[in-house]
Amino acid sequence: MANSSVDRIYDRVRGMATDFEFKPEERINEGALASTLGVSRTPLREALNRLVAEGFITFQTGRGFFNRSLQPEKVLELYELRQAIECEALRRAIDRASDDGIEAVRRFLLETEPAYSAGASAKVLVELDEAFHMKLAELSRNDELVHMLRNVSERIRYVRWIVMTDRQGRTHAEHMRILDALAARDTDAAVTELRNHIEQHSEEATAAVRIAYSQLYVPG
Amino acid sequence: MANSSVDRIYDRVRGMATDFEFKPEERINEGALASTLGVSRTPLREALNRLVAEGFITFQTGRGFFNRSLQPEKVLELYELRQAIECEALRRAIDRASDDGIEAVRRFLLETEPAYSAGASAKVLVELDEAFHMKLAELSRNDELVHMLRNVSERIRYVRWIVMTDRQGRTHAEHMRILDALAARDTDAAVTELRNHIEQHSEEATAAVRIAYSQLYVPG
DNA sequence: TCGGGACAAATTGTATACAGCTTGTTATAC
DNA sequence: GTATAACAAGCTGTATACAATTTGTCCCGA
Repeated sequence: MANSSVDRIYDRVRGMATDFEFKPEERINEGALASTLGVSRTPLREALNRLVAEGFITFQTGRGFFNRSLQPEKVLELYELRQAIECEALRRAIDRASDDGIEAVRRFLLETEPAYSAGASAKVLVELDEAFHMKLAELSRNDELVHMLRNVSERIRYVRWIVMTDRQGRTHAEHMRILDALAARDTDAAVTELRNHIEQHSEEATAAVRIAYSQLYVPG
Repeated sequence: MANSSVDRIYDRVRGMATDFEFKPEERINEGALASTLGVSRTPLREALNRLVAEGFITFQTGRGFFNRSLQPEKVLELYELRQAIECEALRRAIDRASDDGIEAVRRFLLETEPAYSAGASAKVLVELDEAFHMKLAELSRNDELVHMLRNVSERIRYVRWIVMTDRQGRTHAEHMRILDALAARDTDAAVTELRNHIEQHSEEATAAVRIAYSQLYVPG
């Protein structure tokens, strides 16, 4: 009763687009994908239309659906959007987060610290990284900001996997500094820390895009 | 060749949702709407799925599509999202906008000033207000920010119509101050002005929601 | 008067069919 | 060898049909 075909298909295809199982700008064949997923084209197209509106894929009338591009400029735009959302969420969190809420995030950071120093896989580290940033955003108690951040995070996740390979060490310490400033209710310090944190990622992202391409187009 | 049914339907229904031609949380009858628009349910549902993903309407499996709610908390969330996007765009504009680009926006403000003092209709004033904020955002040269702002603007447009009824005078002067700070490349001043500008709107928005309800549910 | 079933009507969910474009290929002229 | 035209195959766009679910109504019993 809970979820229809469209919902299942939507999740599935969103995952495929996120992971670039379709190559950048690759055309998506509706018929083939529908039979792979074991459904007809009708619910598939409904799911694809949602994904278009969310920026995961694109659409051209008469030509169909295509996976989104992976150009450095586009990735940088998304990092800037991320900065916009996260910094605003942090400002609101400083006014609205309870001390308990902040401490819960601190516990999460402390519990996951071992993974960072033990050199877990990039996929795991991105998962933890994303989780921290989502928890931080949730302290804003603004569902629109949270929803938007989730969208942006997924769209840059592939690049983040590559960026994260280099920077396990720093990430955790920076997260802790942001949280300390939040706990001290110091808006300027917190926002500045967060802004720089994301800025650094975004600078590394351009280089990461090149690597992303080579990974996507290497056989095997 | 350019636009298919889905595109036309999409624009049309988005407009209806924006203007609350469907009441808040009203169920949308697919069959009835399809025949009103002169199409079948298939392309209509594709358009509706896009609108769900963009936050104009909601969807419940097995029950169908509903217009979004118009609760004060939701409206405030959107104003905060708007603040996030516009302030970030302004920061980027300070780095990237050309003097010519800024002057073009100034000309727009000067040309439209008469409408503000002559007491044009709220609809016209909101149009000008939105246009200014979009032009400002475009100076960021970040399509994601621009796209996001367009989405948020439409979702709060109905409330803005009501807010604008009260504040014709102030708006124009505030716009000019923001632009002056941008032209002087003064990040802190510009962002502070813009932040306050939107903050004031958002405070008036809560009251506006009440009026919005009364307008929507009054006969005739 | 208030629930609770049972049935009927309406509505949504998805598959299928086919028309209309687009794309890819082959043949022909230069 | 290149360009162009015509054709064929494949794919997308939309209507329609019907199954499955939900919603509304009526009736009965407490």
